[in-house]
Order: sequence, then C-alpha cells, then structure tokens
Amino acid sequence: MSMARSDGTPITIGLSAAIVGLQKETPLILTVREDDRADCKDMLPFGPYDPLRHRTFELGLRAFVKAQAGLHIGHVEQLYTFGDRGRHARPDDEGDHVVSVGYLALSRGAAPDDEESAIALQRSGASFQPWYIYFPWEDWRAGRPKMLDSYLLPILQQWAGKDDESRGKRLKLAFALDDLTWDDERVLDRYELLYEAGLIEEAAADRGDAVVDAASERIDFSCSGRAMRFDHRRILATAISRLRAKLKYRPLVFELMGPEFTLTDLQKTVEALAGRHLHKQNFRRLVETNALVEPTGTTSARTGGRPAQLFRFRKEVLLERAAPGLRV
Amino acid sequence: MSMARSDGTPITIGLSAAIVGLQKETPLILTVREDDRADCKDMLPFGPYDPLRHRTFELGLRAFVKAQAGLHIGHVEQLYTFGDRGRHARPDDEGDHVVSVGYLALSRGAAPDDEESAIALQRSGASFQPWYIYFPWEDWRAGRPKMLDSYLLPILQQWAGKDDESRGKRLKLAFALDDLTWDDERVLDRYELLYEAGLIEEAAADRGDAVVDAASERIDFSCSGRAMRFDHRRILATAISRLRAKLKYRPLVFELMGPEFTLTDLQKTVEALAGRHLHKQNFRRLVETNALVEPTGTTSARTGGRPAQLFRFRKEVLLERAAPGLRV
DNA sequence: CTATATATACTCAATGTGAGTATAAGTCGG
DNA sequence: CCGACTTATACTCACATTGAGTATATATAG
Repeated sequence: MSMARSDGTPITIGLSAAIVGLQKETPLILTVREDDRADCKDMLPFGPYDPLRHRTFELGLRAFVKAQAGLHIGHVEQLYTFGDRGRHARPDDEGDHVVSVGYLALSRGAAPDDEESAIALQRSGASFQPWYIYFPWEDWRAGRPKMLDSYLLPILQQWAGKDDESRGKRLKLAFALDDLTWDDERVLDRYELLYEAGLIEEAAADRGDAVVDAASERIDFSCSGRAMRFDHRRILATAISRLRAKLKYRPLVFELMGPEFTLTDLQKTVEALAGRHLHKQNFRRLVETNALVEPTGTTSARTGGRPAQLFRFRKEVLLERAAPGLRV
Repeated sequence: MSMARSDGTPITIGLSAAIVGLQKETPLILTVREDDRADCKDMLPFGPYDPLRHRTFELGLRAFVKAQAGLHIGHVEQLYTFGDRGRHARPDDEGDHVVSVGYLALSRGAAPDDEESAIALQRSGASFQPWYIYFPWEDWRAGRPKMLDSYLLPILQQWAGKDDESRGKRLKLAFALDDLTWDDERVLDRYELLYEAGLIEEAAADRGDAVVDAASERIDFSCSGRAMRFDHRRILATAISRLRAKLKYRPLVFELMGPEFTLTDLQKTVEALAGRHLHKQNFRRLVETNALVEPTGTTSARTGGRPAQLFRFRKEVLLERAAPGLRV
C-alpha cells in the first residue's frame, strides 16, 4: 500500500468557479458562453491550475478570475472535486481526462460601481445570470413553484414507480412529499433526481444522445431550467446547496451587501439566496439577538412607509460567537 | 475566459483515505508505515487514481482499499482536495506535483471477526492506530487534557503576542479561551494554529529544516502528538472535523456499531468519536425521541449492574426524517 | 440482606422558535 | 390638514428543545 505514479491516463486538473453576485433581489451566477459551437451552452468560468504559478488552488482561482473577468471576489471556499470519467467530454471525444476542483466565491462586482470593472467584465465575455433560470423549482419566494405539481413531480413519481423503494424514498425526502417540509439546502439532491429521471437536458447529452431527439423533446425547458455544458449545472447545484447551508451558521450574506443596509434589505437578500419567504418580525429578532449588526444612527426613507434604520455588519461577531449565522 | 490545457507542470492525482475504525472505546485510523527511510513516518493509505480503471473517485478508492488492505468500507465521502505546492515533497525534492483528493471512510474491519480479513490486513503492512495519538488535545473524555494548560496554550499565547489581533482571536475561538465552550468540531482550526505556531513537527519539515534541530527540540511530542508524513495529519484533522460535525445530523455512528448494542455502547462510541463526555439521561432521550433505534427485545448483562436492553439501528429513519443524527 | 453498580424514568428551569397582534412613523391623494 | 395606505418596529404567547438534576428499577458481589 504505497504510492505509485499515475502513468496510465493523461489527466488535466482545472478549477471551476461558481461566482455568486446579487442585483436587487436576484441572485446571480457568473457564466461564460461558448459561441463557437452550434449547440451553444452556458458554462462556469474554468481554467487550468498551474502549481508553479500559484502556490495554492485558492490563489490560482483569485488570479484567474481577476485577470479574466476583472472581478474581485471576497469569500472563497472549496466545494467539491469532480472527477467522474466522461464528465468533461462526450463519450466519443478524445483527449485528457479533466478533473475539476469546484469553488464557491462571492462577489459584490455583479453591479459594478466603477466604469473600469464594468468594462472589464463586458470585455471578458462573461456575464452574470440569474441563478434560478437554471433551477426554477428552487425559488419559492412567490409560493410553491407551479411546475412542480404541473410537470416535474408527475414525471418523477412515474419514474420512481410503485415497486422501487429507494427512488420513492429519495423523492419523498428531496421534494418534501407527504407531510415533510421543503428543505432549501437539498438543491443537489433534487438536481440529481431530476437528472436520473431524464428531466435534465444534460442527462441526454451525457448518454451520448443526439442533441435533438425523443428524450429531449420530452423536456419542457421552461420547467426544467436552462442547461449548461458538461457537469457545470451540477457544480452550480452544489454551490447553491453549500451557500444556503452556510448562511445559517456563517455571516456570508454580508459579502453581498453594501456597507449600510436596512434590515429589510438584509432579509430580502437572505430570502433571495434561500429561495423562500421569511417571517419579518422573527428575522429582525434573530439578527438582533445574535448581534450581527449595529445601527449607524441614520435612516433610509426609500420606500414610502416609515423610514428604516440603517445598519452595518458587526465584524466583531466573527471573533465573539462560535457560529454567527442566520438560522432561519 | 476559456479552457486551456495545463501543459506547464506535471501533475499526479491521487486518492488519500482516512479510514476510521473502532475498538472498544478507541477510535482508530488506518495507517501505513514507511520503513525504507531513516525518519520513518506514519502515512494515510494513498494511491493513484486512474479514470480508465474506475469510473469515479469513490469506486477507485473502494477498489484500492479492498485490494491492498482487504478491508471493506461502508460509508465513504469526499473531504477536500489538497493541492498546495510542496505539499507532497520536501522543497528540495524533484518530481511531479501531487494533488490528493482526500476521503473519509468508515469501516467495521478494525476488529476483524474472520481470520481471512485479519490476515489480509496484517499482510498489507497497514495497521489501525488510535487517532488520539496524533491529536492528544482532542480527547476530553477524562476531562480537560493536561497538556493544554501546561504546554500548548502558553506557547500559543506567546506566539499570538499582544499586538496581533487576528492570531489572538483565532486562538480564542479555536481553543475556547475566556468563557467560550470547547467546540469538538474545530479539530482542523486547532491543528492549523499549532502548525503555524511551530508546535507541530511537520511544520519544521515543511520549512525544509533538518529533522533534528532547534525547532524540533522545542517540541514535546508527548504533548503535540505523533507526526505523519507530508500533510497527512492535516488530512486526518479534516476527517475528524467532518466526522464529528456529521455525527450530529447523520446516523454515521451505526456504521461502526455491531448489529445489536446497548444504549451505553452507543453512547460510549459517540463519546469516543466526539472526544467528550455526554449526559447519559439526555443521550437516551435524544436517541429515543429521534427514533433512531428499536429494541430487539433481548437484554445484555455484561456489566454487573441492571441488564441493559439491546437495540438495533432503525434504517427507516433515513427515509423518514430530514436530518437524523445525534445533535449532542 | 446489604452495598454497589448500572439502567431507566421523570421533573424542572431556561432558552429558542413559529406565528400572531399592536403600535409607530412615514408617504400620498384629496 | 386629513384619512388611507405603507413600511418599520415592539411585544406576546404557546410550544418544542435542551441542560441538568432527582428518583427508581434491577442486576451482581459478598
């Protein structure tokens, strides 16, 4: 049981980034478009990792995002390493096996305040897209998404069948059947079930089907979300799962907020990311008892009603409390 | 912002496994000894990943553990991918850059019930070691470990100094200074602080110091734990952190338990893994209200007191509850 | 039978959480 | 200036969860 060299298959190792931004109440994800092919697909930004140029993955990631999209990113964390055979190529393609280390990053640059950044972003060919276009069933802010009952669940139920225990039970947990409550963190579970059930366009591509065929005709894209190349949508699902989970015990929201904000602003942001509606009074209580913010003393009257106090993030909580987050 | 090949540095990708077992009330980790060098160090089992032979990382891992240690592993999950430059070689060494995908696995094979497995394990050169020999400060079952106050904390405090805010605050959170309570999940945080403060033998090696020199003479190994090769102790710290965290919302303990057990057995196992003492009555209440187990109807009188009921794991909870664990 | 050890049952206070009502302080159209 | 409307903020209450303890049951050892 000792080390050996992997001489067999040529391997390329790359970094994939799920870079999250925010505009108003819309969570965004940075994507690049591949326009030199007929079936043009969105992709996450990705590039090779060269250990000689960058000492760590994270430094490499920051450098390549800065260089290529002119974007400064704040919080960065490793998500998962995606290495399944065939994940980065059609079965008939040749070439290296590509292993991708997926990262989640948060950036305030989605709504650039200076010209320079805006132009750099424009030039790069990258653009921020609302993340719910890829996962429309994940946004419950306006109530239970229609396509669940009208489209996705019937097909999923049929796929699960009567006799297969395992599928039915996974379905129950992921999609909150029976009396269970919808768990906003199970984004990846839901994606994987939809993928297995053939409701995700990428599943057909991965099986080597022609792009337009019987399987993909079955899919109603307005219900099953926009496709991405390779397994990038799976990486994005992983990113959203992680972000939603981590919001609850780390003050990550503030990476997407300006320096001053009202409690309603803060709540709307959390709601946008979590994809669900929160009880206003309890949200306020939570933020206050956890001492996550402090009043600036000024107020904001943007909204026609009673002016709201402005707050700023209390960075000290990071050093005081063990798990400062918004467990809602 | 498009894909490019990493032609620069030759990269080898490998799998590292933190394989956890249990004997009585001692958590174990599978290690291999490197005996062809003078400064013989423990290592985690690791090997190359060949995507042509195995479709996924996980299948590759299971195969190589089965083949080389004759060990069957149950639960497997990806931990983290370790890719820092220099992580797998002394600064002066030549050779590929090695990226390791770290995995956590649980196995009942630490106390093999059949001859065959025991022999296979013996042959492989691998052996299960108590994990607290690598992290003696993590075992609080017999109270607060002595070396914290007598050795580690004084040096850490000195290292943090007076003026450096950041170090002092990290120290406070990781080691529960002031009124904070010890967080059993911050194993990695603590390891990293000790590493930075020069209290971990590997830190000296990574700086390229000779093996026996001033820095390592300062270290009292009975207090700072046994060293491992490369960054394997960091990987192990990551594994313990993850396992301790996950115990609280997934029924992982049962992967290490036999088919029948008393509630005290179960509690002792959780205590061994979490490294701390639990309130007996409340533990029982927790297990019962969460319906994690069901009585077998039989009792066990091994212990001289009132005989205890025997229980088995209720696999159905996996399908009923969203987060079935033992949040203690 | 008694001391001792372990297992199991029950109590109680403190805290956290979901959901609601009540009140405050602005805007806007007349 | 008024009343309708909008948004912000304060307070209440029932209920579940949790930490910590006391009380009781059932075995073994001598």
